[in-house]
Amino acid sequence: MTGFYGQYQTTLDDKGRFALPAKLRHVTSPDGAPILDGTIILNRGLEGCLSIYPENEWSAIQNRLSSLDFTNQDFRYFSRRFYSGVSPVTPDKNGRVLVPQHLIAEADLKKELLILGVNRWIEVWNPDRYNYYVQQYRGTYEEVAGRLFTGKHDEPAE
Amino acid sequence: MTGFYGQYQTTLDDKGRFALPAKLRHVTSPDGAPILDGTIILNRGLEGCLSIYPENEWSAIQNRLSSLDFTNQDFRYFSRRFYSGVSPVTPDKNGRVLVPQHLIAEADLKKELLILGVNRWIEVWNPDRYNYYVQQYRGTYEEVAGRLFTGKHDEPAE
DNA sequence: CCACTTTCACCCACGTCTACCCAGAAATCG
DNA sequence: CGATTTCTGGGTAGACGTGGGTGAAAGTGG
Repeated sequence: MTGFYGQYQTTLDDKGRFALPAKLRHVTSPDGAPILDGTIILNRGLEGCLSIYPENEWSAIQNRLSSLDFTNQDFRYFSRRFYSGVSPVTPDKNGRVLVPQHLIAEADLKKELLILGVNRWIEVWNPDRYNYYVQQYRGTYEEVAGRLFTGKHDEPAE
Repeated sequence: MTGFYGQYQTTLDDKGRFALPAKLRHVTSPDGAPILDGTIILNRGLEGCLSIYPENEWSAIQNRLSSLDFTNQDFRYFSRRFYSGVSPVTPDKNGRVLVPQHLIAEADLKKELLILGVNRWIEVWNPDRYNYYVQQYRGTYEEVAGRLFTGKHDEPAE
């Protein structure tokens, strides 16, 4: 069983670092090697969070993007926003990573952080922002599950 | 005959642990091996309970999810809520599992717990919440049975 | 091109928490 | 009624999270 799971709270210190929860650091790929060893990719995420990908997942996303067409203006917009947020980081001896100041600002991170394991990647949230996201989302957890699994998914909200 | 059945009450101790009832621990797959041996998957369930899957059942769910795509906003919402609730646990020597604090809070678990065997999985409820769920559900047990087996099921409540 | 300032990577140290283990109490079964 | 299993409480060693200090490197201004 592999992938990132669970929900953790931790703190951002004065230097802009936070500790990746040990449970996430110890997640291994099927062959038993720790996934988060070495360099990982920190990036601006969707809905106002930060996302963290292991390096191989990052390559997969990059491949997907590179197949798109630069004459498309949505592609250019997305690329600008996407790549400019990228920050490769290596955890220190205590498993902490340093978050660039502009990402702290964009994700509105304060001292208290909420870390989510979301299978292939990890997300970092301002807890208030996450609660608001959950609370205002169209439909409850049960309803969304229903939409997803009955195939009636992803109509625009309005 | 295999699968999880029955209803049990147990207690959550000060450390956030509870004992899986022995009757459930001893349920075996058709080949005679105990299903709950080793790692089991504790997760946020629907309608405000916690759910417990054996590992193979969990893989089946994950496979179903993996066909979906992160560009779908319902998928992102569901993934966040779903995976963040997951906690793989291994029962200790005495058959107890530790419940993460945020799941205790979300399921509103107090000292008294209600454990339900629901065939492929197990559920953990705050007894009051379960009683309320049963009592407020649209239609009685008999009516729901009728709807289900005549095919007129899952219309919205109103 | 040099000197000063700031930033960051690396390391150490300490308080807290938790995974693991042991043991006694209660319940169940023959 | 005795033996065995199940349940519950608690102690302890080691892991984990957090704060901070220091030297090297990068950035800035003269």
